Amino acid sequence: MTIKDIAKLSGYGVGTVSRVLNNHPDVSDKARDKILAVIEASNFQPNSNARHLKRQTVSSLAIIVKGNQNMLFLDILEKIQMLLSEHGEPAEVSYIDEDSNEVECALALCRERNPKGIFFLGANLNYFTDAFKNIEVPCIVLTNSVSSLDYDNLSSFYTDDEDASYRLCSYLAEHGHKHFGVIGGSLAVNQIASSRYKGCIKGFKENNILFDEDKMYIPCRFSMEDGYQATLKLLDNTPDVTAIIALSDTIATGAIRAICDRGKRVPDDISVVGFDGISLSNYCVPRLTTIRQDTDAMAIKSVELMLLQTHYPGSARNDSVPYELLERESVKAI
Amino acid sequence: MTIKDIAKLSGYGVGTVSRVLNNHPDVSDKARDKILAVIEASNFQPNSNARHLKRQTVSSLAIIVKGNQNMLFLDILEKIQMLLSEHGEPAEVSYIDEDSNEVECALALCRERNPKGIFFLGANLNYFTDAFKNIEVPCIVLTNSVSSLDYDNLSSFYTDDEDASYRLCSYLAEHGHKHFGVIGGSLAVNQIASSRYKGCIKGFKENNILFDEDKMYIPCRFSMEDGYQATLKLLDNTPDVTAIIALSDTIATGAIRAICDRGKRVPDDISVVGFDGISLSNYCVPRLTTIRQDTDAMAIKSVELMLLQTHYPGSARNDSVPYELLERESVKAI
DNA sequence: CTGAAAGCGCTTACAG
DNA sequence: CTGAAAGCGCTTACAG
Repeated sequence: MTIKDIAKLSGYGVGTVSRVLNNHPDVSDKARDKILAVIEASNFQPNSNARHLKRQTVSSLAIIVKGNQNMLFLDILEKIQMLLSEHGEPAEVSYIDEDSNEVECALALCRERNPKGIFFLGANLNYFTDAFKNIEVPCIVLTNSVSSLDYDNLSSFYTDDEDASYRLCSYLAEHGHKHFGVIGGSLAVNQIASSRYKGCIKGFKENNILFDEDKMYIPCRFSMEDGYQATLKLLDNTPDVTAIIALSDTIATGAIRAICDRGKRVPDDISVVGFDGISLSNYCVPRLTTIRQDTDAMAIKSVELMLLQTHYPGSARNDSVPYELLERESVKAI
Repeated sequence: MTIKDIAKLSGYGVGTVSRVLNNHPDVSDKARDKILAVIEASNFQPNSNARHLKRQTVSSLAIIVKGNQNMLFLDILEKIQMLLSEHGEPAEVSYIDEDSNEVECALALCRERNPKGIFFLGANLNYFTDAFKNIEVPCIVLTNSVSSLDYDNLSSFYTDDEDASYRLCSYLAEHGHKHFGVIGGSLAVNQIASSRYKGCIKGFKENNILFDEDKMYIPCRFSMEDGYQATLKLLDNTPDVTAIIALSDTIATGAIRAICDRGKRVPDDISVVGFDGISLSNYCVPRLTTIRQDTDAMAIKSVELMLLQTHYPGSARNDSVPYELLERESVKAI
C-alpha cells in the first residue's frame, strides 16, 4: 500500500494525497475528507525511508545512554521520553558501555539516522575535544558539564559534582569522622568520577583529614558487585575506616552489603554515603544518605532547550542544576 | 557526498561503486581498490534511507521493552545487545510503559522502520490475539510463554511462572508459614503477574492455607514505591501475616522497607520472597530468597533463534527455561 | 485547488 | 567486469 494506491482509490493525484498527509492548507475540504477516509480505511502509513530520503532530514531525536544499568540515567531517560512524547517527538535510544566512546556512537548515528538532535546521558570530555566538531546538530549533555569545551551546538545541564562531594565530605567531618574511604569510578576514563573525587580530596584537605590515595581510594565500575568488591578491599586496606563515600548509590548498595558481610553494621560501625538519589536509595536498609540530583529539572530544561534549538539553532548553555543533600539513616555521628 | 561523487572521483560508474559497497564479487580488484581508496579518503557513508527504500528492507532488529525501570529486562536487554553486536547486528530498542500495548508499538515500528525481527521483553497475550496477524517478521517473546497463540513467526522463551511461584509457596509452607500475603501486578493487564498469582493460589490450596483474595492480595505496579505502599496496606489488612510473596524483586525491596518502617524485622517477624533474581536481590539486606530466571539462557537462545529465523523463516518454538530457587536470608522457619 | 513530473540516493537486473 | 537505466515511495516546485 503506497501513496499511489491511495491516489487511485480516492480518485486524486499523488500530489494531493501527499498534501493531506502533510497537512498542507491548499487542499479542498472535499478532497481532504475523501482522501482521509481512504487512508483510514486502508490503514495506510507513509514509508518513512522514502519520506526522509526526499526530505533529506529525519524526524527523530537520539539519546545516547552510557551504562546499561545506570539507574540515574534510566530515570532521566524515562522523564525525557515522557516530555518528548507530549510534544509528539519520538526518540531513538542507544545504550553503550560506561567506558565506551559516545562521540563515535553519535557520529555513526548521524551517518545512519541523521537525527535532528542528540542527548548524551553521561559524557567523557576527552572523547569530545576533537571529534565533536564533525557533529552539527544541537547536542545536550546531561549530569556533567561541558563548559570547558567551546562548541556552539553543545550544551549541558549538570550537577556540580565537585561541590556536592565536597559537601558530603564536610557533612561526614562535621559528624566527627576522621577515617575515610572512597570507592568508585575510574578516574582516567570517567569524567563524573573524577570530579566527584576531586571534591572529596578538597574536603579532606580543608578538614585536615589524612587521606592516603593509594590505600583509601578504590576505583571500581558503577555496579553493586564492583562496589561490593571494592569495599572488601578497602576494609582490608584500612580496617579503621569509619566513613565510606561511594561515588554512586549503586556502588553504595554494594558497600553496605560488604560491610554487613564483614560483620559490621551501617551506620553504627561504619557510615556510608552515596550519590545520585535514585529510587533505591530510599528503600534500602538503612535508607541512604546521599546527594539527590534533580533529574526532573535536568529533563525539563534539556527537552525545552532541545526543542527550541532544533528549530532555532542558538548558542550553547551550560547550567548547573541545584542538588540536595538527603540526610537519611546511613550516617552516624561519632 | 553521494555515491555519484564517489563514481566521478574514482572514474567508475555508480553501479560499480554500489557493488563494492555491498561486497559483490563481480568487481575487478583494480576497481575495488581504487573505489575503496576514494571512499576512505572522502569518508563517505551510504545514505541509509535511500538504501532501505531501494531494498525494501531494513538492516536492523528491534527490541521492545515493557517497563522502563524493570531491572530484569534491562539485564536481558544488555545480554541480547552484546550477543547481537558480536554478530554485527545492530538493534533498536523502544521502551513502553508496563501497561502499554506492545503489539501496537511493534506495528508502528514495522511501518516506520521495517525491522527484520522483533524481540518482546514482556508481553500481554491479549494484545497479540488479533493484532499480531499483521506482523510478518520473526518475533520472540521473552520471560513469558505465547504457546497458547498459534503464529508461525511468534516464539517464546520463558520461565514457568506458575510453577515457580507455586514452588515459592510450597517452600514457605514447608518453613511453617500459614498466614500469607501476595503483592504485585495487576491481574487484568499483566500477563506475568497473573500466572505467578495462579501458582500462588494453587500452592495455597494444596497446602491447605486459607487465603482471602480480597484482603491478602494487593495488586501494584512493578516499582519499589508501589511495593512499599502495597505492603503497608497488606499489613493493615492482615496484621498476622508471616510470609509475603512479592511478585518481583523490585516489589520485594519496597516490601522489606515497609516492614522495617512498621517496626518489624525481615525475616525474624515476617519472611519475604521475591521473583526474578536481579542483581539487587543479592546485595540488599537481608539478601532476598527468590526465583532466579536464567537470563543468560534466555538471551542466548533467543538471539540464536532470531538470527536463524531472519535468514530461514521456520516454525515457532516455545521453550521454558529452567529457573532456580535461590535460598538466601529473607525467609525464616517458624 | 490539483496533477504531472522531477528528483532524493541508492540497488540491481539487463546488456554488453 | 562494467555502465546506463529503471525504480523504490515519497515531496514539492511548476504550471494550470
